[in-house]
Amino acid sequence: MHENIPMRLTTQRQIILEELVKVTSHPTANEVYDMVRKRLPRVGLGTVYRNLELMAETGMILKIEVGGTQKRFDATVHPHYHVRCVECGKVDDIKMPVQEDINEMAAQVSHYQIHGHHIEFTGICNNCASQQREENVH
Amino acid sequence: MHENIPMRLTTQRQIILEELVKVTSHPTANEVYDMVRKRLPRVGLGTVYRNLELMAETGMILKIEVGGTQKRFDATVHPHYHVRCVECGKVDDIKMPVQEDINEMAAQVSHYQIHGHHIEFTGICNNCASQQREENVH
DNA sequence: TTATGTGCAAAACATTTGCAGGAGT
DNA sequence: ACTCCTGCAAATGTTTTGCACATAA
Repeated sequence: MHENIPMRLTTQRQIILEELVKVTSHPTANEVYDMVRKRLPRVGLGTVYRNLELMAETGMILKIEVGGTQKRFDATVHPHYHVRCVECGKVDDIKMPVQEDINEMAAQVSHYQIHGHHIEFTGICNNCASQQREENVH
Repeated sequence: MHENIPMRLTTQRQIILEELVKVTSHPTANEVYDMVRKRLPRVGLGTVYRNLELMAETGMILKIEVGGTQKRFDATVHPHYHVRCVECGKVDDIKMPVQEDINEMAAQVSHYQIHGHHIEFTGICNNCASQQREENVH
């Protein structure tokens, strides 16, 4: 599908990947930019966007396109699912077995070549749940 | 949770809903705007955004937050899944049974109050698949 | 050396918002 | 009448892009 264009190992790319591996959150491009900037103050936001996109294409990292306004990135590349807090937007991993069989089901009922799937759960995280409890105690 | 603020039945809202019911595609806000504008040329884009958001909150329509850059809207409100073509961005329904049980599984392995889930399949649609076949015949 | 990558800034998109005037109940 | 809603335009937020210079291979 894609030609194998060699990807140069630049300082920027190394640091972007290193910073992404460090965290278990699922940072947005802008959050990655902030992390990288602490070590490489003159890095450009465009560079971060370009490289996150590139690394996602080659499969080095995962691009998570879920609800909310921004895309998020994840150094954990093996297939897994996510929960998003509808209050604060935080995204966490859901450690449950990947439903291997549903791709076939989808292929049978659609006219698509199915590549894969992603499940996004929505709910309220611990933090936001306890804040709401406080608010209810007027 | 939400107060029951009565929602006025304005011409704009009627037409937005009518246009959305007409189509089986999953139009973006801008596409809805174009549809509505043919009948109501002076409608504002902000009005369309505001009302789609509002109608999604009250459950009249469904807001689909999937991959791609824009949110999409759907007059079919009962729970169902979607496929998105990674080439052209088209979104279609997947008519397969909703996995009722996985919310509980997710609740058990996370610290979230799980509200629901959505499955997005990715793949290549009919159109894009045949175009690719043509391109390979140099 | 030379194609690829970077920083910077501007452009392109997508969405939200403030406000004065308009319309539904 | 009295809110709530709308059109308009400006503001905001996110992502992409053009270009001259820098750098990895």
